[in-house]
Amino acid sequence: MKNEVRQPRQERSIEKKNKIIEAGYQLFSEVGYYGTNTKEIAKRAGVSTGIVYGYFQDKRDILICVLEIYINKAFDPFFKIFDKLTEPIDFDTVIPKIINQAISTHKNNRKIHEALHSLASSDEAVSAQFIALEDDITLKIAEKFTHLGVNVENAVEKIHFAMDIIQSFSHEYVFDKHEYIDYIVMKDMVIKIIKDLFN
Amino acid sequence: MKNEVRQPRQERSIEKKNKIIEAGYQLFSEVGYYGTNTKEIAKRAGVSTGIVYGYFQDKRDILICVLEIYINKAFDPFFKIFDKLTEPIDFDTVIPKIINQAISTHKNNRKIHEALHSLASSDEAVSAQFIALEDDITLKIAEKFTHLGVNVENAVEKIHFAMDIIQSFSHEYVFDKHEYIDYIVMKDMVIKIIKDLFN
Amino acid sequence: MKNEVRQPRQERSIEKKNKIIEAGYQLFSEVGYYGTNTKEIAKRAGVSTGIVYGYFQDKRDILICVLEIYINKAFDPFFKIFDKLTEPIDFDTVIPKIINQAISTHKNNRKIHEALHSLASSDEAVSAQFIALEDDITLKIAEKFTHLGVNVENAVEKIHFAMDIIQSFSHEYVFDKHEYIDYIVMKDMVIKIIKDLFN
Amino acid sequence: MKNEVRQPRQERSIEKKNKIIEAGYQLFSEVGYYGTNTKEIAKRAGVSTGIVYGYFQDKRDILICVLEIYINKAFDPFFKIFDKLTEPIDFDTVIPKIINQAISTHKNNRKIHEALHSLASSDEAVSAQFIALEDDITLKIAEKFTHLGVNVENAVEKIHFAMDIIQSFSHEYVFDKHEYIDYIVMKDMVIKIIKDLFN
DNA sequence: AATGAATGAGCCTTCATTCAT
DNA sequence: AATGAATGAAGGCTCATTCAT
Repeated sequence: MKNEVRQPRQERSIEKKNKIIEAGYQLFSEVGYYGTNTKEIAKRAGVSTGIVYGYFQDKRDILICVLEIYINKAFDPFFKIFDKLTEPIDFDTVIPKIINQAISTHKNNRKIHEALHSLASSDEAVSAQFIALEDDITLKIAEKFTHLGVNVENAVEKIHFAMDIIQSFSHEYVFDKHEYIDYIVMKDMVIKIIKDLFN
Repeated sequence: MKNEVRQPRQERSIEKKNKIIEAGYQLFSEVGYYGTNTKEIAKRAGVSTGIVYGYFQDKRDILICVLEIYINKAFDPFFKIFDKLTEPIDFDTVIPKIINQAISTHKNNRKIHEALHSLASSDEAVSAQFIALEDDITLKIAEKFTHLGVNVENAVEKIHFAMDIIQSFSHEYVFDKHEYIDYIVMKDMVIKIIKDLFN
Repeated sequence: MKNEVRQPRQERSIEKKNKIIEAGYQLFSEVGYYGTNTKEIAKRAGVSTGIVYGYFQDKRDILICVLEIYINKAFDPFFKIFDKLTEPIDFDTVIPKIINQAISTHKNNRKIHEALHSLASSDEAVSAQFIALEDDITLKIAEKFTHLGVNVENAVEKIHFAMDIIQSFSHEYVFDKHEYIDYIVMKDMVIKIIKDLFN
Repeated sequence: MKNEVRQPRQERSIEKKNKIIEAGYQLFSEVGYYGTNTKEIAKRAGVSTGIVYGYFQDKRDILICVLEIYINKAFDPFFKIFDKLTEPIDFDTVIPKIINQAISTHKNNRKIHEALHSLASSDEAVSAQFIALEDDITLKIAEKFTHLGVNVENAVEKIHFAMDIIQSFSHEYVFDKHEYIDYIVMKDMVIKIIKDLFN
């Protein structure tokens, strides 16, 4: 008899569930998934150990929820930018804007991003969510392009690729590991390449 | 009185150490670091649990060795390509070559690559090795450029960035997750961008 | 993030903690500290292995608690005797009384006494407790003397020495190993010597 | 088929056996019996792990030998003193001499003494050796008394008791734990008591 | 709905002892 | 006689999950 997980409807319950997610978010960020134990999550959430299993199937289930929250929180700014796009798209303005947003998102979510990504490899559901996110972004922009009458050959590939580059660069930029790199120069490089892609 | 780890000199011992590394390699690939236990490693290596600790300080130490072996094995083809470069560099040929190599490397090391990367976030030593590898590659190519009289502005940034792009693309290509993407087109895009970078 | 040890307040919890201590007491007595394993302690206490670590930091922590209980239990009769002392102290009565108590204490705590003492040499905290106990006894009696107006030169040294002798003798008496010794005679010897000490 | 332990006859073998005993002696002194492992003993003795089991049945067997050596080494000075006793016994001189010897023996063998004693409780053979030693000493002195025509009532008890006191005192004196005790005073006390015993 | 005590399988590691050479 | 690699049982401890209240 599989334990069914409570679907909290009352406000207080939802609040409690969110507290657990928040605690999970913090701890996964701080010490990773395997460095976190449920007792600690409960403690930080200010709830009992037992009740955690009232709201979540198991520890991994918390992770999945954290991931969802994280994705919403982290990628909302991008969707906001996309939504505001109007014809004609001013690539000179919007590309740096996106890159800057990507950098600050990376900065703000540095640890949790790593923790989640590190699980993507071993956990199908986690990686699926990341993939779905990429799909979402790519297709949303492509749609926008169509809608705004922007006509680019191989639009989907270009959009997706641009996204990859930005991600890759932001990651580097934030973790800033290589001292022999001038990241200002690199950033300009990224901007130029993406602009060229859409002209 | 820290237990010293045997430094195997005799062939049979080295062989046994390699067997353990190989077993670790396989298991880490299959079920990840945290999904693997030492008893299983020993079993698959065909040795006793105890002797594992004769060759390695602890479980993590096995990981570090697996990582080293992996890096050598996986990146050797690239260094071979770089070594063979002669003046004048024929970018039209060499870039596709490198990309193809990157793709096949990703294919061959798919699982372990992910397992190791997933630890990079939580383990300083692991991430340090990856960083060192990137440094190594970037600087080796930069050197080569100087040596061959190739004169590119911001060479280091470009090389590093090219590497990032290739990595990012190969990852996508192999995991091949997005059905709406035409990866042939995308590949040509990558090639073109990198070529433009160095002209 | 050190695991905190539960501070049991509820009766049932305290009972359980005591059961573990009792089990530890028994096992340490029977097979010594190193001959005892935590699983066995749990089993004898009728609890799970895990919960032992809910009440105690580690195996050694159980020992420390056992020691404390033991000390209280074993030495309480002596403190009772000291408390009842009134002026003028009737050494003829009280000294045999103390010696008899020492003998019966040794008898009752024979094995655990040895087990604990055997750890005193390797464990600072254990030996510290024994030392503190001796201090406590010596000083308490000295105080009593002052309070009762007993005037003895070098009181502290004499008290302490008397304690040593009694301990030494009781140990012998109980373990009763030497057949060529007439312990009745020896006991009278001890009594006489101590009496002489305080006259 | 019980492994028979080699009875080394050749000098080199005896030497090697002694080296192992010496190494055991040192390590048991430093970190106790349970803190010592056979590999370390072998290493410090400069021999292989395996050969230890050529000379000794098991780890405990090493302990027994160490104990024997220790006893011989530590108690020889006392036997020398006893042997030199001539009629009439000058108690005023010999008692302080013995006490001083006891103190210095305690000082020199401090750690190993504790390590060995700590095992006496859990190991029959070890405790038997200590008992035998006490028997030996007591009876030897008693014999000497008879031989020298010293006539003391309850000689055996007195001798044994004197030995106990001296042991107890020396132990205290060396470990010197209680700051409120004047050990010079205490020492004189011990001397006086023992002298009185034999007059 | 909530608590937190309790469970017990499982993990990493050690080490006395054996064995192939 | 000697080596030291190898064995594998056993131990201390953790932690996801369950359960009595």
